[in-house]
Amino acid sequence: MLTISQVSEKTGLTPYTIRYYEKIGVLHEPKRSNGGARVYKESEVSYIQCLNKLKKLGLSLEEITEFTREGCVMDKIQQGENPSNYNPTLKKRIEILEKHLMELESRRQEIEYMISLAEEKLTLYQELTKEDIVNT
Amino acid sequence: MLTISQVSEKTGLTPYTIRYYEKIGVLHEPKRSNGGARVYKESEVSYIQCLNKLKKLGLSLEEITEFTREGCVMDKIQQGENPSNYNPTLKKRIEILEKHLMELESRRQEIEYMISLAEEKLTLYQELTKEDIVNT
DNA sequence: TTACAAGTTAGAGTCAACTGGAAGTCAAGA
DNA sequence: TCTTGACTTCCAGTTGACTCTAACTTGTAA
Repeated sequence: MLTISQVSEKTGLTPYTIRYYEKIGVLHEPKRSNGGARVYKESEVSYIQCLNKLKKLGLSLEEITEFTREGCVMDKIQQGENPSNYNPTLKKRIEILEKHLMELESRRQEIEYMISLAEEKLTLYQELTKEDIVNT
Repeated sequence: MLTISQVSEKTGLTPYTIRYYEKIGVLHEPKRSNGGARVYKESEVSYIQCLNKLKKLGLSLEEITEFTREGCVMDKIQQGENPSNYNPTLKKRIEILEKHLMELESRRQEIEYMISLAEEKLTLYQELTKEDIVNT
């Protein structure tokens, strides 16, 4: 069980930010100690680390919330609950997941393109200035 | 030659945003018509489209400015100017380019990771609910 | 029991990145 | 000439994502 500052240290988010994420619903409310302090499970840490990655990819907190919320049903299924309980919404959830997958794929393609541009530039620089660089 | 609203239409940025980018230095000042209206070349459009891609990848406008500015020397070299004119700064520029390349690579790896997570989820959903979906 | 570190809430402040309004200019067609 | 529409500048307002302050509480060690 971890305090907010331990989670802060492990994830790189400040306690301010962690409380803010809770407030806007990106993180759900954790258990509390008798004194009222937030107490986190290890799983919260990996959740936040995953969240950080999505943030780095340029997703907004709203998109991240949508993306990670899809895990809720998954968690329940993995915990042994009957998937047919969720049947009415499952199809929609799969559609959302597929949308995200396509979105990620297209971002990956854009990254590949940017990498190829940057590599091209780099090679040209290096070839054009090989001697200059050796001399500096 | 294009007006600001034509550029807006082609790039998906509003005229407000285009002027804002000019103001903060992300875009350089375009030529003006006799009446003082901004006039853009086609190349500006592809520049902005490239800029949009970098923005989608989560780079800040400051990072984008830094990234794209590296093209300036390249452009001059390609236009036939002697690269040794730029010699003192070339090494540093290559270092910056390499830094960006590594940054892009690491973002790509994170995306691959997120894609694999999403794919995993999707497969599980579909397997667990194959019949339910057929019946809806 | 007191001092202090680390937590709490509510709410204000900050910063990047737009977004919009006001008031004015300019060119082309009726 | 007048109107219309698209532009101009200047500047204030908004949104998303934090970040901090103030005032207070709790737990622990001296």
